[in-house]
Amino acid sequence: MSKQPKYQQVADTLRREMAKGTYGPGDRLPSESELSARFEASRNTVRAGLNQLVSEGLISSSQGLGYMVRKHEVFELNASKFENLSFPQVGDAYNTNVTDAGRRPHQTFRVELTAMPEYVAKRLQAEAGAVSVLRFCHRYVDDVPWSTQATYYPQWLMQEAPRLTEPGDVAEGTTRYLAGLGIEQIGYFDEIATRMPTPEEARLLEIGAGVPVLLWTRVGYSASRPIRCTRTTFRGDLNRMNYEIGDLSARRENEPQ
Amino acid sequence: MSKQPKYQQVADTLRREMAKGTYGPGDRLPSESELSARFEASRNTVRAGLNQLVSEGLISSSQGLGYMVRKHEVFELNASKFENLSFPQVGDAYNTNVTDAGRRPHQTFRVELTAMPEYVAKRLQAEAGAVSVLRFCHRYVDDVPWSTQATYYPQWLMQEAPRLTEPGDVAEGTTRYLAGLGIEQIGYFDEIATRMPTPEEARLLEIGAGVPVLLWTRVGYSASRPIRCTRTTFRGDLNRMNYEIGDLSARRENEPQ
DNA sequence: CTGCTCAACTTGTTGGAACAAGTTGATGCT
DNA sequence: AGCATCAACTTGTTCCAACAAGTTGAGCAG
Repeated sequence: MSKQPKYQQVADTLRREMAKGTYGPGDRLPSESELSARFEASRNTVRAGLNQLVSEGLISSSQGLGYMVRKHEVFELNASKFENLSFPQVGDAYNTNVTDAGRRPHQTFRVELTAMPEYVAKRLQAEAGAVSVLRFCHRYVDDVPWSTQATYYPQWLMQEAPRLTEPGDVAEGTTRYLAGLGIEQIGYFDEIATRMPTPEEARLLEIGAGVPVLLWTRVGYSASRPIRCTRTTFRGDLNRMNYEIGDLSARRENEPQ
Repeated sequence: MSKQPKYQQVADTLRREMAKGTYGPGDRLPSESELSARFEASRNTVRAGLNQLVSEGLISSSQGLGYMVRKHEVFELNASKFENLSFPQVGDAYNTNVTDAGRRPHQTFRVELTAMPEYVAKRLQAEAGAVSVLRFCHRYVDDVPWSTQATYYPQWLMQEAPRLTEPGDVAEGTTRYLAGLGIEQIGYFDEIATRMPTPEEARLLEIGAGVPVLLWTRVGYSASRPIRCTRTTFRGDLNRMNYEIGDLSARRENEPQ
């Protein structure tokens, strides 16, 4: 009859019910003891099933409150538009993006001088451990942690662009500030990866088990050399990245919304 | 002294040891009973700690064999080069990409007529449930499941490009075949997202708990309308996507390898 | 009515036990 | 040698029990 383990059946049944709408986003699931009675299984077995749904990112749990069906409204980031090469935007690209979507941005800043991690050094064509300017920020949308971003600038840039080391935001945006000094980024190389968060990342982004992070690494180049390396860590459940390639006039004509 | 739960300490300690190299990729961890003795904890507690590492994607387990430290050699896919707009490659883009990396590609094909899922219909500017040609393939690299890919073509294309409905591969590649018929894709819109796999995906890609999938949706456009919608599901631990934007001559001059 | 306490929920943590099932290597038979 | 068997490992599944800790609402004291 049923070759599958019982905790698996619990997970499958609940997953199906969530897909069908019996339990919608934000709803509370029955408690462990109720499920235990319903499935004629011990509390441990039910917990194993619920745990599986947690690692799939479908539900979350909190002590005293029970299990909730996760809701995920995704935020789309058009990476090929994010910093327009020909017409650098006024102000910070992130603020513009979020405000345009009708949501409230908020960010905290930190600047420090630090040795480059190996992967940054490789991308900035520098020695591993070379000194760099690190601008770190933690971003929120509607007070929900959204992403952390670390941008590394090579040491030679400190002389030409001293304001990079100033604490706090550069009002007109760092890209535009650098362009004003004749240091223009004319090309980007983007890498996108995904993995489960480290405990540190899980803490900063306030994500529980079962939600992967999206890693976006962008290296900006001038005509002769790399200018900066930005590593952004997104909550994978809340973000999606878009790229436009080639001629998309056919899309824009019929664009929804 | 130790406010953290014991299973957390087990996970943290083992994670630190893996980072330090005490246990390297491919190594076998001590058995549950050994760890139980070492940490003076019950088997249940040790299992809870190991489970956390599994959901982080750091280790995997198999019955009878024990726990192994996962190794991840990532495969990079340059999405802005993958199908060159100006010079369509001869043959299949995937085969070329994998062979160039010195690895052995293998794929299984399936073609069917089917109703479009909602998200495809929206992107192809068609009615939800409209008939479409679905070309589905399951791809392997060195016999390891790599990705599944589903490409939907709108119904109007069936008249102009009958070979799309033929079972089996189109030798010169579908993009090139369509271009030969005067149906040229001059623009792409890419969306990239991540989430935990559904049980179905976990089965097809042979990934256990703790490995997210990378979802790549590409819509190809002609001058007047969308031509196809391709949804690729990658194993997140083995794949990374790259995009090149703007002028990267400075990168190519100093490119490693 | 306000505010506090507390009982009654919830999940979190940890221990114990037993059997099922997959893997491997030693043992012994052909 | 080759092969089958089996004992001794491994993790997987399932139960039981107890207490810790977070949350909420009822009810009581002021």
